[in-house]
Amino acid sequence: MPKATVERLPLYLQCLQAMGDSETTVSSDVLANIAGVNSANVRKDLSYLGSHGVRGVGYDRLELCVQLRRALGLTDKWPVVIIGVGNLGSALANYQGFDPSGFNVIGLYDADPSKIGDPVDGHRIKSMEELELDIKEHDVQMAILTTPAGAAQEVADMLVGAGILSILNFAPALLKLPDTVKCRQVDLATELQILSYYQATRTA
Amino acid sequence: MPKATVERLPLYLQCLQAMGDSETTVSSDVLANIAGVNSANVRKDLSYLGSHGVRGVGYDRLELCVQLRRALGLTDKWPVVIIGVGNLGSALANYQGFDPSGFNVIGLYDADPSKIGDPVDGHRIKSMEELELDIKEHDVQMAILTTPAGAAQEVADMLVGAGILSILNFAPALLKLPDTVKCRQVDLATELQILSYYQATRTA
DNA sequence: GTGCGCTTGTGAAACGAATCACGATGCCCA
DNA sequence: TGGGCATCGTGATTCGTTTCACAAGCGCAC
Ligand SMILES: NC(=O)c1ccc[n+]([C@@H]2O[C@H](COP(=O)([O-])OP(=O)(O)OC[C@H]3O[C@@H](n4cnc5c(N)ncnc54)[C@H](O)[C@@H]3O)[C@@H](O)[C@H]2O)c1
Ligand SMILES: NC(=O)c1ccc[n+]([C@@H]2O[C@H](COP(=O)([O-])OP(=O)(O)OC[C@H]3O[C@@H](n4cnc5c(N)ncnc54)[C@H](O)[C@@H]3O)[C@@H](O)[C@H]2O)c1
Repeated sequence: MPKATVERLPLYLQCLQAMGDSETTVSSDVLANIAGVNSANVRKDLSYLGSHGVRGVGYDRLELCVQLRRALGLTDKWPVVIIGVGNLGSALANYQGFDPSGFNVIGLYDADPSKIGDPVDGHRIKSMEELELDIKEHDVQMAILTTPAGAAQEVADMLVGAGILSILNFAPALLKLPDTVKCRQVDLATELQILSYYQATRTA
Repeated sequence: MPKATVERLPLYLQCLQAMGDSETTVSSDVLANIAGVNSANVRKDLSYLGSHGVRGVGYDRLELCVQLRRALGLTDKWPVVIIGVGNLGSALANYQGFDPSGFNVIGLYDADPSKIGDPVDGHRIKSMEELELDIKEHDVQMAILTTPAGAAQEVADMLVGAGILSILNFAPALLKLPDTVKCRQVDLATELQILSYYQATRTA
């Protein structure tokens, strides 16, 4: 499946979930308008799911949700760990959107001894030693990294060693990882700077 | 300048800043390796800056930083506002990475009357009425949106009315905006779901 | 100075993705 | 039962981006 398609599937899922239960069926045209893409693009994307739209009618909304979830590997909840429980890490820990999206935060970890044991959203912050054990015990494959940039590589190496295969990295640091490990970077500064470019060229 | 290039410029800037002051010059090859892209791609990107690499030597690191900053419109600090000071909004407010990246948080705003006046990182949370005034007074063009998804559209409309032209939206909601307004979406669930796809197809 | 090695800048080619355009097909209603 | 309408699925096309490949240029060493 093309990379570009994969990156749109969550968008479609979000759109379908956001529209009321009133609609039992959606056309590619309607979905395209909501999602802000071209309708032929939607149809081509959905065709990769081996989906079964009905000509003249559209797609069955609920069935499509199921297919999207299956394609995205969201049939079971993925256990995830959060490393670095500072400002951002605690915000994520408190976030209520994980479960409905298909994820389950099983633990929060920090290197700062003074934080260990502190309660955050029903969890207690654990040590980095426990992290390694928990990953192996629960067969965790996904990690969210919210340590300072300086510690990110070191922590990432440890995560990879422990068996993590997917990392969502919020630290503004480029991780060197084996290519068996998939990483996505979320960078606030980058996003703002891109906006800044368009803002600046607009007035120029 | 191609969209794809614009989205890489902040990356180059980050790489150049991260490498020590020891290197006075960088070749496209070195930068490409650090940034994880093809070196021809780097050269083509930088050529849009009207840049002046020196054949046989490379690019002057500091000069290149200056050029990147200028291209991105980062010569002055942009004033930005944060709307919705909950878990995520407060984390962002406490973030120390804005200033070095070229941005200046001038105010935090929330609709919840019980929060107004609360101190967060040297600011006091202000009301939505003040938001509109502040935007006009300080000629603010960029806003960070961290309200619940349900309130996002309504708040966005208000921001647009007040003169905001760029929105960084953390709420999992697709905003309908006039095409004079640029928006970038940061969606945690989407990112995790993309990782989930690759995780799932790996084992399948 | 002359030559050699390194690195840029860029046309050309390859690739991937978005869009177009339309035949095929199922549904609904007369 | 058949005709019209809406919509899908998809080949063909266009577009944007990445990569290749190499001539041109600069600096340094001798
Ligand atoms: N706060 C934000 O809004 C924001 C926004 C964008 C990016 N970021 C990035 O996210 C990361 C976290 O930001 P923050 O504001 O939460 O910082 P923070 O300093 O509040 O939190 C970092 C946490 O990581 C822990 N830590 C440090 N070294 C560690 C290690 N080796 N192993 C495990 N834990 C370790 C610290 O004890 C601390 O609790 C930073 O890289 C920052 O640049 C933050
Ligand atoms: N917390 C996270 O880690 C996280 C991660 C990803 C996405 N998000 C998204 O970011 C947004 C904020 O998340 P959060 O966890 O901080 O939520 P939160 O409930 O803690 O904070 C939301 C804040 O917005 C304020 N608010 C509500 N309606 C408003 C309005 N009309 N105008 C102005 N302010 C208003 C609330 O008073 C509250 O302070 C949500 O959309 C959430 O889905 C959060």
